[in-house]
Amino acid sequence: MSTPRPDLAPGSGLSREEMEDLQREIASVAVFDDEFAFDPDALSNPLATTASTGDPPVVVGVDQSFLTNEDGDQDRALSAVLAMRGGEVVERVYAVTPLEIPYIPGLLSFREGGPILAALEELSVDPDLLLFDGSGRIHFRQAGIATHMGVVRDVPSIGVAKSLLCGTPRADTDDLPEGSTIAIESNSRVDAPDGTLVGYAVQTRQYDSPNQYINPLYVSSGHRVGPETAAEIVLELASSYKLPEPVRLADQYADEAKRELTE
DNA sequence: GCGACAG
DNA sequence: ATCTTGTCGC
Repeated sequence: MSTPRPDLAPGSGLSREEMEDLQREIASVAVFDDEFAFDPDALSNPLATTASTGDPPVVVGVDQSFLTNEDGDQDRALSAVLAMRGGEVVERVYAVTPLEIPYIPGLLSFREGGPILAALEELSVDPDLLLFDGSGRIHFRQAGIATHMGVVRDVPSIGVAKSLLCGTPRADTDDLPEGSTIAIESNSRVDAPDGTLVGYAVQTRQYDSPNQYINPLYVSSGHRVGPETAAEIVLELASSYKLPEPVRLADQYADEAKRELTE
């Protein structure tokens, strides 16, 4: 049985090497297998129940937008979290915090993790599952933002990225049929034995006939969710649009909240 | 040195 | 991520 690890939260004054060491530690305690009590096939079912509360499980989508300074510099991150239960939005909150470091591939959680944890603190409902815009195990040190946040809070989490950070698809991922998945395995850029299954390319939506293609999503385990289950959950939650509904709506809310503060 | 690089 | 209206195609 695992436990929250606030001691592994992204710090601000860390050197690059210290951040990478922390990621290796996070990966070592992360659980890349199913370890949760709800029914993954009924996340949008109003009648589903969770072992703990008796209500449908709470799925939370997380996304960020950025606020610019009077000089034109991005100086603050706005993290929006949106909670759904039984297919309905039950709560949405956001937090704004100063940006500490620039965007560096592989170190995303040290830029956006602080504001995300702050926003999650504002939530009154208890999340059963966290969905992130970004990678989980598909990461150089197997500790993308979904893994980092999932481990710190000890909540099951999934990474949903729109492009591939590292790893190699086991087959062509062009023009996949809707509902299909292609395994992503580790390559030399991933700190894992070559060929390790780290995630799936997931085609949630696709056009029927024309010469127009939709790219797949790259789904990976964050914490306490296995790769196959993660792919299944994303397919189930993305019945109307490419992105799973909690993430799509959090994305929308992050922009909406930004306008309120800007205009 | 060269290439790769979530948001 | 972000700057952003109209517009091509089903």
